[in-house]
Amino acid sequence: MGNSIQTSAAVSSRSLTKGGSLGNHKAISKLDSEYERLNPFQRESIALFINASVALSLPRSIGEIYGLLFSTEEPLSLDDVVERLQISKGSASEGLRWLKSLGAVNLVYVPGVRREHFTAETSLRKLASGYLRDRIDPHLENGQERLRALESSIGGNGAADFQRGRLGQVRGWYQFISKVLPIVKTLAGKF
Amino acid sequence: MGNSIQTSAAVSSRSLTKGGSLGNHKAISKLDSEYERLNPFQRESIALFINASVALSLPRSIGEIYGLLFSTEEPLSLDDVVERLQISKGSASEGLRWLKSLGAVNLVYVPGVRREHFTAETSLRKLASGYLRDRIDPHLENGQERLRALESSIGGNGAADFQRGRLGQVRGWYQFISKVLPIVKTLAGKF
DNA sequence: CATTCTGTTCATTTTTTCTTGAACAATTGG
DNA sequence: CCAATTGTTCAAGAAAAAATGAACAGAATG
Repeated sequence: MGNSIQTSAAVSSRSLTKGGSLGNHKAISKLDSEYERLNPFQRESIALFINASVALSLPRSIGEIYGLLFSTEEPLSLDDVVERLQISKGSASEGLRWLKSLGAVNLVYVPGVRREHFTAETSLRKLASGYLRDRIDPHLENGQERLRALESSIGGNGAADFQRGRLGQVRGWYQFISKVLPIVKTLAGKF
Repeated sequence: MGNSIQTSAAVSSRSLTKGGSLGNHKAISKLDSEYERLNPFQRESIALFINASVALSLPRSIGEIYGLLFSTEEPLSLDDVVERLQISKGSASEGLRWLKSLGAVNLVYVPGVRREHFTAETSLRKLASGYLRDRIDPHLENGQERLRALESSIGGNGAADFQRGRLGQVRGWYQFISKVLPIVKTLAGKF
């Protein structure tokens, strides 16, 4: 293994054996050149969004890509991402696709340039609603089906009363969620 | 990144290497005996909580254990859990520990019995606040540190204005979270 | 104490998830 | 059309996460 996330200096884990001090620019080895490719703000941003990715149990590459775009003013192309983060084209493509589908990334036309370019979407409302739509709602729908299955599994035995009580509780939880999510979305619109 | 959810019948798919001693069954095939061990309500509950576990990116064994306790009226011991779910003692122990620390499980004294017994805690307030405390708050604290690091990484170059703007956005997001979480906790208390 | 009964720990194995990179498909421009 | 450029897909490999089970430690019992 040897990948670590914890220190704020560790940005791109891959083969950063040690000596990750910020601003050390004597830069001869390839490792150091990877380091030079990004400015301190970008490195910190990437670290921050990797942290967020972990918190949300997303692949770290998602956090890396979003963090890079977030901290970079100019629109970046897929190959820019590949170069600067030193990740594979496949990862970058998948990651960008995921971010696109969520709505966390904006396509930018750069006139006269064929290649697609991206910037980070920073509207909390869009980010939150995209996340909820893609990552939460499917599970909720699935849960509703299971809720029905649960209901019809209640037996005629002596435990039926207990089971009906439990069913009621689960129903309450779903109500709670369907009450809370809209509130979250609304509030997200105000930030 | 493909999400797939198991069918509601698939509760515990592990193959059974050793037969549990449990001599009170008519002992058909091992799979059938596993099936017999749980009533339909329990099986559906477990499926439902496995689904929830996946949604929250928790180990499925957590969902299995909680689902079993949730759907069973009597307090169960660790060995009961091991037997009924056909999981290892290690998993059951770790899973119960996790659920205990979250507050999702209650210790029940059964007088005259040495072994610990557990029931499911079903108060949404307790479940939600335990989850937030154990799984979310640590990341938030970590994020605050990173936020400070981000601030001090802003350079004196031409991008500083852009970077300050971004920093402000991230600050806003944290504000959002610190506003929303208490609301969620409060609402959870009403269900 | 020695013994039994419990629950925990952790090295190992198994399973799942993520990344890679090369082949492929699609699009543009010449 | 053809060649060059760009983006996607997916099998294979690498890494991370989870489950297993035997060894261990602690507590109650006799």
